[in-house]
Amino acid sequence: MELAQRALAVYQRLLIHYGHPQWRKRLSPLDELVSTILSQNTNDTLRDRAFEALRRRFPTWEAVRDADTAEVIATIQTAGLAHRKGPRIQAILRQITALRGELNLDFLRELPDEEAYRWLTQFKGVGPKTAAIVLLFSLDKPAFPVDTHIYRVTGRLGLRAPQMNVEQAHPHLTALFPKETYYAVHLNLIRLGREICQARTPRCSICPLTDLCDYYSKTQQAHTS
DNA sequence: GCCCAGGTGGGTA
DNA sequence: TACCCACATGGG
Repeated sequence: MELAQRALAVYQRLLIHYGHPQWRKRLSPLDELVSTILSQNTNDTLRDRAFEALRRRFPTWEAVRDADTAEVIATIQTAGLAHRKGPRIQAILRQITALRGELNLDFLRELPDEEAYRWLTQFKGVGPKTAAIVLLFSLDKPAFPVDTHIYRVTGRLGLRAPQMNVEQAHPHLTALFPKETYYAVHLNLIRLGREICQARTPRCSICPLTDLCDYYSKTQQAHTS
């Protein structure tokens, strides 16, 4: 099967199995950026806990920017990696202020997609995944965030070459899926990765996509024996 | 107590 | 430039 056809088949089969994902609660681009940085290398529960703690402790992003760094770190501690995330968030808030004169990222909506992506990834702590999340979920821009679930699952489904690394997978998958499918594919692939296609405990017996899965076909003997 | 989740950037070959 | 690893927490 041609790659683009395969991608479309995955999209459609996920829709049949999971349906159209609910739209996530919309955040402002700046809220989404901070929230996504907090989410790096942790789960949604811990991210939300840290984000709410930050909002409770500081009335505005200006207050976070100007706060004592130790206090910011202590506030977001539950998210993990707080000694990195805290200073990086503050540095980003300071840089945005310096570049824009205010703490507001709504202007990114008016930039060409590529330019908005480059603008976000100029900051230390904002990689391809974080930038793509802000673009897709807050700015309605066509970006395809590749997290470890998506990286793993797309490998197994033969949607990318096995040796392709995450940096390469990002533009590859972005080009592979039609823009209008990004939102649903992203959320449904993550759901598949979380619920079924785990790295160490693949539950292939209940996976709805085993007929498209390279991993399954390679290990079928092990699965059926 | 141990295993696991899960992005980014800096260091090293 | 391509890999390897530090970074830290909390839930099961």
